[in-house]
Amino acid sequence: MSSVTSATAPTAVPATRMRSADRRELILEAATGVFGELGYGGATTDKVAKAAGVSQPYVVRMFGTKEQLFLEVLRRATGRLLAVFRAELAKGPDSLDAPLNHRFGLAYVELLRDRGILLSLMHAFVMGSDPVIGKAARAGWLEVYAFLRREAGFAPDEVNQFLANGMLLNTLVGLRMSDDFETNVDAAECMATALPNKLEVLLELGEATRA
Amino acid sequence: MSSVTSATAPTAVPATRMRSADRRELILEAATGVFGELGYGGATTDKVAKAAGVSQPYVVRMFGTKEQLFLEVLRRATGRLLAVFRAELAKGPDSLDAPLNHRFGLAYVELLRDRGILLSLMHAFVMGSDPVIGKAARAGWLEVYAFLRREAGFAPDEVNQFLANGMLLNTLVGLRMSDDFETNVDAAECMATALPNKLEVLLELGEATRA
DNA sequence: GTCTATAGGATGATAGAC
DNA sequence: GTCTATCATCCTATAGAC
Repeated sequence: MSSVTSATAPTAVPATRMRSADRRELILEAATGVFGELGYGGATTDKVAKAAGVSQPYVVRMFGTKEQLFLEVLRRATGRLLAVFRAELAKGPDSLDAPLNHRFGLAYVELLRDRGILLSLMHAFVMGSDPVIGKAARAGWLEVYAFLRREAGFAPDEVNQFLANGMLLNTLVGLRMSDDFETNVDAAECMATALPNKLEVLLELGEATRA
Repeated sequence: MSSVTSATAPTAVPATRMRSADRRELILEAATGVFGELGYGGATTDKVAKAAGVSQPYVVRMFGTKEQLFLEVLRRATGRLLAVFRAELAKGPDSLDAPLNHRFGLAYVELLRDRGILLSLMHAFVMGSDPVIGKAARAGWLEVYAFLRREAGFAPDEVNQFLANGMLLNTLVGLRMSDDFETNVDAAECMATALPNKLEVLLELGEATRA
């Protein structure tokens, strides 16, 4: 959420009066961080507002309700995820020395830099029983599934393997397991096994958080 | 949460006056369902109380704070999980025709009958940044990890594989993906792939919920 | 486009009766 | 051991000024 404070306006507009689309993105970014950290129930529109540097009623005014704000965050997160995968796919097809699932895995870990995105997704993924959010969460999941299956051409087993690994990574990030990395052998082994040659990125994230 | 209503007192004690330990377990069971469904932030002590059939102040009185109640739920859930694994382990060692990880997988899916347990765990797993709950969640995770690694004798890769699959299962359950099972080919394929020969159990769960 | 003020409704926790 | 009554806080959402 540190990335939110004192944001420079994308256009030459006075700080207090910004183009709607820009403020919108600014608030969505802040909301992603807040929802990711506190979950839907724990987050408040006021915390989002403070993180974005605007007033609480303005957040509500712009998105209607807290629920709709979360739905936007969810859509944006899914979009980002798919965009990263599509960008990777555009770099070239599957190959033996650089298999797609491995490339996607690295891209996925890169996405963890904005921890809020994947954590917001995770929170949504455990809310299946909510009639509105649950429905949207399933739709998002299936969108990713369809992409991997057809656009990327994964076989069912490959998708399954890939998603399982992804959920484990998300969980490790959600747990802030890197906090125990130096003090617990199991924590270290657990992370090292789950993140072969991607560990640096995650540890770096941990450092950034502590700083 | 249907299992909570009109619970028979384990001992011959008038319904309004129960032994403390029994009420405690009753409330913990109810709380597990509520926290699992709504998350920590979304759950309220009042909803827990209503699900357990007691008054809201009584819940607070018995557990001190909402946070401590959740910590108890978390401990209980971890305990249940480990108990199920230990019971399976006690049935015999690893063997070629019935490998331990497969037996554990089935036991895990059985545990999903009490969906609240794994969903409460999942909610805790995404709260790593909370100083109190996050710490407890990591401890629980590492307890399971240590069990698999040493008591069950899994290699690091095996643990990793097993946990990844477990997290995928939890996510599918959290999403209530079975709700889309009949109407979406991808949802069906996704679940069928993640749950080879365990699908019936999950669908049964879905039915039970809808009924 | 953005804010201040505030209504209206939960929610966590305490006090104290039975 | 369990409840009723209640306080103080917090939270979403609205109204309306600038």
